Amino acid sequence: MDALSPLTQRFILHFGEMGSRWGINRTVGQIYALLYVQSQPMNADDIAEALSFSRSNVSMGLNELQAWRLVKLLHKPGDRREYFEPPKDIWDIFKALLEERRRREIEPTLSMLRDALLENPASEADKLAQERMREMYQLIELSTSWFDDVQRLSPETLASLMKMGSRVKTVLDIRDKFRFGGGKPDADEHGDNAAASK
Amino acid sequence: MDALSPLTQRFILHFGEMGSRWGINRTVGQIYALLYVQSQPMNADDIAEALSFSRSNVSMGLNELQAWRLVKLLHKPGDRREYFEPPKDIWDIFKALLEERRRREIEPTLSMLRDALLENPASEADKLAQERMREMYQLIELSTSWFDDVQRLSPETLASLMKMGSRVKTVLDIRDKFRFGGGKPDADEHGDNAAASK
DNA sequence: CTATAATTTCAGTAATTCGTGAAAATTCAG
DNA sequence: CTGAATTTTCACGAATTACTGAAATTATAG
Repeated sequence: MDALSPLTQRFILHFGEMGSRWGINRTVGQIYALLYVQSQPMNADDIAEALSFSRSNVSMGLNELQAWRLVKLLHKPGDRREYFEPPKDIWDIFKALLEERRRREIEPTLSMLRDALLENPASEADKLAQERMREMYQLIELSTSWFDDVQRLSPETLASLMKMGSRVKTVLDIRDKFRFGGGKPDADEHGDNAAASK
Repeated sequence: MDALSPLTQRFILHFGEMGSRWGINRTVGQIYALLYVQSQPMNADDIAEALSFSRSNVSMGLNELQAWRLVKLLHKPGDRREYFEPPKDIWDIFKALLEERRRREIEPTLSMLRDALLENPASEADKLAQERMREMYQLIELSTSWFDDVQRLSPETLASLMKMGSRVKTVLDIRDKFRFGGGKPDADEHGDNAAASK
């Protein structure tokens, strides 16, 4: 296999570092960066050689990437080895990441909060604590429903959007008719600098 | 200091675990969960006792939380010790988190990608690699500008939104240039200035 | 300025996470 | 079936990260 160009190397090293800031470890980050940038399926031996990792380390890394649904497994005719590639469309990668983080981090937290909120507060302090937990629960629910909406956009929409360099604007569509009857709260409330936090 | 109720304990333990999935370590996660749920400022000794951490560990944890801008430092009259509290509004916590992750993770990545994209591709493979990097760059730019918009919403808007349990809808607002109208042949827009949206 | 309360630093150690090679398991061509 | 190719598992040492107590530093009351 060809040696990696300096350009590619820097990219890979960067994602190694970054990966370790996230839950993903350095090795896995580098493997994925390599797959991403090569834009052609690779097998485990290629990867091990390109990155100077042990074969078994690569195997474990690839399994983790599969658990994250970040790589697809495929075969070449007449070759018994397994080849891996990331989704072609980076938007799909992004979605897979969100989805998986949600499953692993958000859902357990929501479930814990739900349980806690069902409980009978044993004291005044518990009552307050539950109040705080409720706020958190609501915020998380809100933002995940946001992500759901984003996820539903078609890749093409997103792709053309990106190509055009369009600006994206988020708008609050408040279902309530009587509360703000006087006009739409169009999202342009810049710099109102509300130091009045509650 | 009062012993922690089981309710609070479970909350704290959960965020300890979760914290360690993120960059934040278990200790810091627990400290923050405690501060969040107590809804009253605490000093380092209180925290150390409540969580059975060493005083120095708490000190380091609080410093990290300050670096993340997740706690505010305050003093009580006639008391020399430092007290800490999280922002009252959980939306402010959320924003601080996004902002800081952006500063620590997104910005360095964008900067690395910008550098890589400026380079002269030394080979066909490098050309392809740059193409992939460009896609990534554009997706990151797109999503961060999204977050910028969200961040600009006033806390009240958000608060009422959450209270009402409203649906949030994202809308793509395509810049008013006609696709074929401009003088440019509709090429790369994200050159470099776009990142200046600090 | 001094005494002391409060906080931070840091070296050492404990705990955790990572990466490897050897061995086991699996797959499949013949 | 057999045996070679390929992948996975896993125990262990290496590397990293977390936590502590003691000492150093900083801040302030008197």
